[in-house]
Amino acid sequence: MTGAPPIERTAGAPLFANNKLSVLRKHPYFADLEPEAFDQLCRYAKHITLKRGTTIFSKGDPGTSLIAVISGTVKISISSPDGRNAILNLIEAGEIFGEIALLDGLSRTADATANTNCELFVIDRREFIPFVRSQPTLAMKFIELLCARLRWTSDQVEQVILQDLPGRLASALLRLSDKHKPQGRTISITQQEISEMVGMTRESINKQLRAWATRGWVRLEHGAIVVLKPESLQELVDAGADDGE
Amino acid sequence: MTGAPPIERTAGAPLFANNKLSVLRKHPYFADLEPEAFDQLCRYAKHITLKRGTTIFSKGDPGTSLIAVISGTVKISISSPDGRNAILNLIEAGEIFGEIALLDGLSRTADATANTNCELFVIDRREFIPFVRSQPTLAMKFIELLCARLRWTSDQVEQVILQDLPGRLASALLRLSDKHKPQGRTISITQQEISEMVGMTRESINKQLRAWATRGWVRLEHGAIVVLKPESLQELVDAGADDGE
DNA sequence: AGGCCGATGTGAATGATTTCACAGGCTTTG
DNA sequence: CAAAGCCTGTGAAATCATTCACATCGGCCT
Repeated sequence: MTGAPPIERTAGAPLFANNKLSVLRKHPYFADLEPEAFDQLCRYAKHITLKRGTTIFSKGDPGTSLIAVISGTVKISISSPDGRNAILNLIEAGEIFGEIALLDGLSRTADATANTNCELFVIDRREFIPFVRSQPTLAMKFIELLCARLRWTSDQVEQVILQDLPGRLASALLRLSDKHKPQGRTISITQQEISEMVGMTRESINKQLRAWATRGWVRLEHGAIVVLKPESLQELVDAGADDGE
Repeated sequence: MTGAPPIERTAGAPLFANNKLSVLRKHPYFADLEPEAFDQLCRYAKHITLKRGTTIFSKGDPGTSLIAVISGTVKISISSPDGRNAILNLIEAGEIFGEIALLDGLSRTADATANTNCELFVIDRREFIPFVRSQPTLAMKFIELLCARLRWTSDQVEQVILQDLPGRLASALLRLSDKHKPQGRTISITQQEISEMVGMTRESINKQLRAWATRGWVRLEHGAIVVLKPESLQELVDAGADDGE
């Protein structure tokens, strides 16, 4: 953890009773874990809150913790020496991140910053690993989590290498609207952020979005994008390079 | 498995005695596994040999097996509808692949084809998962493997999004020469293959390599590349966009 | 040896994205 | 409410990589 001032802290005793934890409990990764195991897990946790923009950790830091998001969203990104930077993932309430460094004990592979004000639970590595070893169910859960991450990341590689701008943008929108399904088809994200997820400039993204907006495929709002015709976007992705004209 | 004719097969009895397996035994993933666990693992395996070019599985296939390479190399790749294709990884003797679909039971995320004539061990999912559950050491091994894959893949995303052609090529060369360290600094790979790993055209790759060759940073051979000045390439990667002129 | 085929090497033209330079528009905050 | 700051929208010029069209080279097979 770098430059992450713990503002609030709940140590020790009645963690498992904390209703904040219900957000986690509901999440697929923890849902079918035995209650005792879950409680045990919470004993290793400390609770912190962060203001938007705070750095949680940086690429290369020794990674000794797993972090669960209780509220807010966390941005996982990387940046190059010449100022460009790329968003790898946005972690939302109920999800966890930082598991790679926790599990293999090596350094962090990316930067994490609070993208909004956040409440987090931080679980330390020290006693965690032996615990995972002793809980086959938990270990299998982590295996599933890692597999899911790998699928997400491979997908990203695939999109970035194989697709052109329209294709990449389309599949990014589809993936995001998929993730936010419960909120309808509105994706709360700035064009700047999307551009960094897709690896193209904001200007290019804007022009493409605008073109789709005139065609009625999407609606642009301030700080949000509404996907109106996912089918059309999907076609674009499937068809390969082709603007859909 | 699609279109993978099992030419040879060793079922049942004396697998653990098979000296073919020593290739696997030596590999980090299996090295410190208890001998009994390793033998057990081998009982689930069948042995096959394939000719160069054979498809092992395709993206989207139901994935029910983990595959270990005894000899030869396997290409993990994806392709887009319009004919472009990208190489995600080259799996060599002693390594394993296909673990994602094995572990989460979902479909394959990429295509696998025999890049040379190959001998493989195929381990089926059916009885494998309960086995992993019962072997915490093995589970932890898989967690480590998945973490390593995730680091590799994230790295790829990072390179592709943040670096320009020279930077991407340089880091690909460094990663490859790292992997092949024992063989010296010679990387056996065609320029076509590298271009597909990096996501740029063969021509562009060729021109860049040639430029570096005149500077003495690399030497080009037929079907191989020798890295002469890894430091210079590394600088290029660290410095961000800049041809190193 | 002759012939093929896959791997390399190159230049010129084309095309897609980025850069750069602004102009409004919303929102937040003192 | 006014200013500041992030978000959005847009055009023209510049840049980088692709495409296309060949020529060469090296091995391998017969």
